[in-house]
Amino acid sequence: MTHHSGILRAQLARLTGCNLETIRYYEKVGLLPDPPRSTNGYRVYPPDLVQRLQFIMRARDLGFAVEEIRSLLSLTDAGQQTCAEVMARTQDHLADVRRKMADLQRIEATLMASLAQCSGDTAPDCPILDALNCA
Amino acid sequence: MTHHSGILRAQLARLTGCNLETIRYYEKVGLLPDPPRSTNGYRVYPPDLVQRLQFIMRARDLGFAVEEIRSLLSLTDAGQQTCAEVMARTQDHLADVRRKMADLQRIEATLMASLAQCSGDTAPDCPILDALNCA
DNA sequence: ATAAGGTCTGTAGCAACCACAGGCTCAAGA
DNA sequence: TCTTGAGCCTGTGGTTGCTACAGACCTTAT
Repeated sequence: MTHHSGILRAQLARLTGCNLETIRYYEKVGLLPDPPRSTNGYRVYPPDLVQRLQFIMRARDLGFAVEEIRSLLSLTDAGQQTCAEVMARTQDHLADVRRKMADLQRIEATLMASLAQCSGDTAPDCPILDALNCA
Repeated sequence: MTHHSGILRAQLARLTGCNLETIRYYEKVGLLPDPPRSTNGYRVYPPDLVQRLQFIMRARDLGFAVEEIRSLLSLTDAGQQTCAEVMARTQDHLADVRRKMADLQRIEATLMASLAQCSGDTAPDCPILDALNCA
């Protein structure tokens, strides 16, 4: 059966690298549309869903929440989005990423300073332990 | 009642900014010790738990899993490790911090590149969305 | 004909919380 | 003294973003 040039779920998963069950999950939460079914009930996706799923996966990889992605997709789906709206969301997200990076840099400095003070011998007292409590 | 210089759960929450119920959760998963109780059953925390809880919160905010934080805290709690053991685990955590930073830097670069292309006006076409669609 | 593999559904699990319900305790005001 | 309101207790269920079954179909090949 050719499914009229559509692809099945496992094929969509293979083409995108997405987990099989995750596709069903994205359908359930409305990121992917309910696909047409073949006579046996199998999902038959139009091939351009590969693009949409890859968009979703990239956005997730960049740390966008599902709700944020739904918002982005609704803009494109409706064809109503403005560049300013998308920019604002991206800037919010960028600020969050930078705050996390600054925190990590502070922790990195603390861990490095602790290591520099550490004798590395078999003494039971270690300056790292004190530093961790005040990091 | 003075609780013998201890603080109650809501006070600990207020002093740290931690959610009230989250404190109970951290106790359940072993990040915070089972505190002594007053005669009425209320948790009475020694004031130095503020430091410990703040450490936990910072580590969580930086993306450390609860299990990793338990490992960090066990260094201080056990008092049994040698300086060399502490050093080794600290180096592991430092490597983990640097990996997380690298991830965030990659994300930051992608978000910045997207924003740089974005006009920010009311145009219906947005290069950020194009980038996500074609990255 | 039967075995192997694909697909379907619902459900249950995971981390790391957050938010109740229903009940007890306690301090202060009328 | 009674009452009211706040605070604390426990257990349980919801959330997000998946992932992994179980059990029942369907399809294909041998």
